[in-house]
Amino acid sequence: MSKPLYRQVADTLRAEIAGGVFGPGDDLPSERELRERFDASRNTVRQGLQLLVSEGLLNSSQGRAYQVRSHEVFVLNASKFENLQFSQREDGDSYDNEVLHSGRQPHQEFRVEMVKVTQEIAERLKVTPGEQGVLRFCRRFVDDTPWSTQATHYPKWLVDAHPRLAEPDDIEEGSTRYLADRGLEQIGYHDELMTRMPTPEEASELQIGPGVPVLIWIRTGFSADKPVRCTRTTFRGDLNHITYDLGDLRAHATGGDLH
Amino acid sequence: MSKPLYRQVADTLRAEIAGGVFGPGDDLPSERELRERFDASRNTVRQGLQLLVSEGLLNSSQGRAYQVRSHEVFVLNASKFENLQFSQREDGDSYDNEVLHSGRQPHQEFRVEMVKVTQEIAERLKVTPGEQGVLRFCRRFVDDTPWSTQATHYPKWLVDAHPRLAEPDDIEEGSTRYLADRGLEQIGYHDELMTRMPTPEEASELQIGPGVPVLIWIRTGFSADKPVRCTRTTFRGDLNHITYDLGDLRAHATGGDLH
DNA sequence: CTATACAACTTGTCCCGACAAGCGGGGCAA
DNA sequence: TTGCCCCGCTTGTCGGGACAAGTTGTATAG
Repeated sequence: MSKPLYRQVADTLRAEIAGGVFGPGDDLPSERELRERFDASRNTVRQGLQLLVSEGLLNSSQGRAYQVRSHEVFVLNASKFENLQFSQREDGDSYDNEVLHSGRQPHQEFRVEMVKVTQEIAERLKVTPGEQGVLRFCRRFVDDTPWSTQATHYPKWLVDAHPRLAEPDDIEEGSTRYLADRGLEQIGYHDELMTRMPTPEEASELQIGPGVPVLIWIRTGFSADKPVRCTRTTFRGDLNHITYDLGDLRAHATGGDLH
Repeated sequence: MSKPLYRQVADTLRAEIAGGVFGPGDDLPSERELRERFDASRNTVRQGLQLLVSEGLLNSSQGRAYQVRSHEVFVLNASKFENLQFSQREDGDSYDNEVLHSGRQPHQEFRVEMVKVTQEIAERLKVTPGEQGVLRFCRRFVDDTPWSTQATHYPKWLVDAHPRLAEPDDIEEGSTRYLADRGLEQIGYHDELMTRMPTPEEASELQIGPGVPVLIWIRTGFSADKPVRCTRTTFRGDLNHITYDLGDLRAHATGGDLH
């Protein structure tokens, strides 16, 4: 009734990581050394290490020792929705600003396409699946490591009325303000949050290995009478938290990011 | 420059699952059959299957064939915070009601303890770490499968004033209302959302295997001048989504769960 | 001093074998 | 009919070996 050997290896190393024997960024002993220490075959040691990798505790890559992962988390406050297009250059506490404040270097890839909207998007925008729509896509980096991807879809009727949405340039004042200035204010949002392991495509886009889930945030923006956009953001789950402030919190300084 | 064999196995099977060759709940061919099909050793086939397990696509257990996982998702609307203690028997669209509406059978384990509050909780309740506090713990099931665990912490000063919080009984009217009736209305919430792979403890509490992340929801409730409780809910990420409605959505029927 | 090449490490991939442990069906016995 | 055991299937665990491929430091050649 004793635990499997590979599990003992994993449990021991996990405890040592938690106990600080190996800190974030440290190298673990090599497979050969662990093999001698636990008197196990290489396969068994690897099985134990693989378990820790899939728990998100370790990184591994060919030629280099196993490394203890270090988490550095950015917090996105989703209820400050005035400056939702958080990549823009406006002031206020946007996402970029938080990044810059920590001394890191953010940048982004940007792309605009005409696409047929998927089922997922169509039912949120209340249009028929397969209809044309505009996709404004953005992949964000911090110090050259991918952080999140964001895909905003606009329905065809909206793009026809406001064609600048389909142009491949970044919109200076932010697309939310662009629309608001033209009489299409978003008065409410419906947010959905979910998590799962990344698909292989997501894993390569965000450069995440096994053991790191993605956090998906789908925001549908509504005007007075209908949905006007749907933004789907895919975060690396190990690098991002999301917060909401509800009700009356004026009296409290909720600031001070944890961790 | 060809892909590793185990990866070809995984990619092929993943595509077949996505294409509907194997539907949710279906058994995959056995390792022996896959070994013949791909002309690979058992270890290689297992490595490919293991990858799909860690992506959350497959279940495996000793003695039974690999099974395609089926997702059935419950949605929790976190901005309807009047009936936050969503396990209570009140009417309105509580969590239980959604479960019951789908014809499933929910139940829960309940427990009350005096504990020393952890660092994590203490900084949210603005008390000193290690101070005594009351923990009201709840683990929820649907049809006997664990769904989530919830730990609500109350600071000592609050429990001293309202001792029923420390009693091991379920509070009939819900603890939120109990406090509100006694003049301690919660006027705002600060929510934090994050995801990661489960610790071994969480994995066993929620009966989740590799490839399923947890979704963690930490809600700090505020009275007019200070935090009064901190609730940390750990969801199985494959079974739960969280939604928020922000702004003015009266005109829109956001109902109709997706999926 | 610099650049290249090599050597000695690391992990990745793949094969083989063996036995343990769990599940389910068929057949036998009560 | 009902209950039990056994057999044949499944996956889980553990060992061995071999070579490929990536990384890093050192020694050498220019």
